[in-house]
Amino acid sequence: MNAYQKFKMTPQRIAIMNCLGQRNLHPTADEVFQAVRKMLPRISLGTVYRNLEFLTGNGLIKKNEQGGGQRRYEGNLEKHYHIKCTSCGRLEDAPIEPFESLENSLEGLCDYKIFECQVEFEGLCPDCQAKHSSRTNSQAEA
Amino acid sequence: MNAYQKFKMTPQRIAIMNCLGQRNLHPTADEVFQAVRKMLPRISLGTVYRNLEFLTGNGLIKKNEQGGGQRRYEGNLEKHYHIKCTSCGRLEDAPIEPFESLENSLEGLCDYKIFECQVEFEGLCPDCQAKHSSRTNSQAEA
DNA sequence: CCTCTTAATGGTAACAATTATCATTTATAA
DNA sequence: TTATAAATGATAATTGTTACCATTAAGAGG
Repeated sequence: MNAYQKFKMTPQRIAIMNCLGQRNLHPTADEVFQAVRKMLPRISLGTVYRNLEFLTGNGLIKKNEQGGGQRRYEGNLEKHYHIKCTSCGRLEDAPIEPFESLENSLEGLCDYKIFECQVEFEGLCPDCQAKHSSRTNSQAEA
Repeated sequence: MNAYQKFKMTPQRIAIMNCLGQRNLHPTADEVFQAVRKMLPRISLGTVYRNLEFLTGNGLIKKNEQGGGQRRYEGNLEKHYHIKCTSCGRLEDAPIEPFESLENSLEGLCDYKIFECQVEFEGLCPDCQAKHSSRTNSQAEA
C-alpha cells in the first residue's frame, strides 16, 4: 500500500506533492501556493498550509524549520544536509553524504532520546561571492 | 577596548546582556522582554527587538534561527551545538565538543564559501520521555 | 553650565507568516 | 439517493517582528 492509497490524496494534495517532487527544491508555503495555483487556480493559501502540515505529519514530505523566518518544505525524504547562503538566504542540499555517527554521538552524554540531527552549513553562494568581491574591488560602484 | 567601551551600552542594552549572560539559556525576544522588565519596567518590546538585533550585529550575542517559529538568542559565543526537544520545543546546548572537521568537509565539493556549520540534535527531553511513556503505559489516564 | 546635534527610547501602528473558523463542496458509504 | 464525514475556499484572527515618530537622554563645543 503506497502513500496515495494509504492517505486520502485530493487533487490539491497531489498538486502539492508534484510541486515538491523535484530534488533540491525547498519552497516556502507561499511559493508552493503560487506554483500549485497554475494547475488549480481556485486553491486557497489556507489549503496549502493545511496540506503541507498534513503531508508532513504523515511523512510524505519534510518540513524544514532551519533558516529562520519563513518555513520551507521539501519532497526529498532521504537523509541529507543543507547549505544556506547567509547573504541571499538560498537553501540547497549539501553535496555530501550524511555522517553515520552523528545521531549517536551524544549517546550516554545526556538524557535526551535523540532521533535526528539537522546539519546546516552556512556560507556564501557563488553568486553572492561574485557580488561581494566586485563590490570590495571597486567601492565606487555603489 | 572591550565591548562595553567600543559600543554605546545603554542601560537597556546592559540589562539585555545580563539577561543573556547565563550559560545554556536561549530565550525568545519576549522572554528577554519579560526578564528585563523586572529591572527596567518602562522598557518597550520594540527596544528589546532593536537591541537584540544591534547586539547580534556587533557580535556580542548570537541569534539562533534554527528551531522554527520563534527566534532565540544566546550569550554564549563559543562554538557549540544544540539539542531541541521536538515535543516541548526546549532548546539546550549539546554536551559535546564540536567537530573540528565539519566546516571543512564540503571543501572542494561545492562552490559555496563555508563559514559555519549549525548542528541541531532533535529528540525527546527527559521530561517528555516520562510523559510519553506514562501515557502509553496507561491510555486511560487521558 | 548652556545650547546644538545626534542617537536611543517608548509607544503604537503596520506588516508578514501562520492558524483558526465556518459555510459550502466533495467524497464515501449505507 | 440520502446520510455522514472530511476537505476546501474565503476570510478573520493571531502571533512574531518591524517601522514609524514624537519624546527623552547623551555627548560635544562653546
